[in-house]
Amino acid sequence: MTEPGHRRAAILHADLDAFYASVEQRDDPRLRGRPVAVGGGVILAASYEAKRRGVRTPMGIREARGLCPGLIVVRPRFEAYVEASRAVFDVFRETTPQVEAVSIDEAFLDVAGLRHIDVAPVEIGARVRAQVRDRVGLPITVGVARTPFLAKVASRVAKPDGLLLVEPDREEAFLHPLPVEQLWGVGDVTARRLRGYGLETAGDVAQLPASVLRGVLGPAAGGHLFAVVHGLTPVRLVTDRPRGSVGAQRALGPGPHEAEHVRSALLALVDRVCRRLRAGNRTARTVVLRLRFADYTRATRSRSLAFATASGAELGAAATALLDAAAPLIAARGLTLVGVALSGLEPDAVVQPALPLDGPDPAGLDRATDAVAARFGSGTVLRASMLGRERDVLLDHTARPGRRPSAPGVAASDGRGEHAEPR
DNA sequence: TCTGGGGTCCTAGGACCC
DNA sequence: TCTGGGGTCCTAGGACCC
Repeated sequence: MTEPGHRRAAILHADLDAFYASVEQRDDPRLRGRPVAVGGGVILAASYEAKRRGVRTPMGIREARGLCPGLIVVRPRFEAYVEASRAVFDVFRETTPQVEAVSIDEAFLDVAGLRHIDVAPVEIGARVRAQVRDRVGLPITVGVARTPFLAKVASRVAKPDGLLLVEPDREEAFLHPLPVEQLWGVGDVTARRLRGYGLETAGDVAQLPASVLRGVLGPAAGGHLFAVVHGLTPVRLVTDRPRGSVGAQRALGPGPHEAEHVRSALLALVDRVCRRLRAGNRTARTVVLRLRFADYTRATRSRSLAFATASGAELGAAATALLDAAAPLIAARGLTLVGVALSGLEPDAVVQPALPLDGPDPAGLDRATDAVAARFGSGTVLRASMLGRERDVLLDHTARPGRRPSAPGVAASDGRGEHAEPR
């Protein structure tokens, strides 16, 4: 049973053009029509006037000026970009409830459900462009196709300020002439590898069996590229993907840097990330230390905690311990960037500290639960487990009188809960 | 190419478990 | 005695995206 919609081009990929630079040109008329770059140390975004002269991101500003004399470089104003993004996403969500955000300046829209209003998806794409231009004052390109991947490639080809429909029966004709690096997911390394085999275009790649591609690029990347060149990528959007990690990093400039300075920079980053964690009602279980060195090599060090937490003290201690352990590496290569990422994110209802009890008696359990309630609030649900002679035994779920989950179904423990450790 | 800051996903080896 | 097999977690690195 095939539904007509399955062969219909009803996915839009909407992508703001030169986003940061366009916001600057919108807000300062003197910048319009002129080559503009947004950046601090490096170029974060370049207007099309600048792109035409070869300015790219992330290029150093000196190099960019060399390519484009008269380049106007302005400092980023992130609040303005967040605000503009919010207004653009309002337009998206008024168009369809099926919106998958890709980044601050692009999203997929599934308009298949809007068939009954009898407007072609490409018309809806044109409306989105007009509304973003009229209401937010920014140029945006829209690709329309049967799958998100094809819509994404379509908008790439249509940029800037364009609209491109890829009809389902024209997919191969559209895709196969494209150079491999135009395909979303094919970066420098993969493109070079493919060209090493004489594969220049998507059509060249489509000549190969899946097994060969998997052998060359690995099972996942090879399988993905095979799907890509044969139009077999997923049709549906993923509209509610939870965040997998949060992080922050800071370039330190050329060194050497004092250990104490690096340490406090790291703790400041941890503090910032923990604040975001708590603002999102999340906790993290894995701390990743990111380092970059004077020779631009990189290293990561990570540690998983026994329990997820949003405590800056606990995560900061783990991060600095990783930093201490990496001291020889830092001494050898010279540190130029330090960062931290937190992963293993969980809803913060699943906060799981280990509290030792005085003994396996109810009074000890009461004291422990009171301590947890004092720290995490009276809405906390507790789970107690005890160490038996040979293994952990889950003894009891304890929901104390008057204590209710703040959000039923969310405030649940997952089995690694309170450990009541008898002496 | 003298390089920012925020992410995602995959790979691969070793530990550990049944 | 030429050593099964599958699953999950942890750690480190790498490719890629905007």
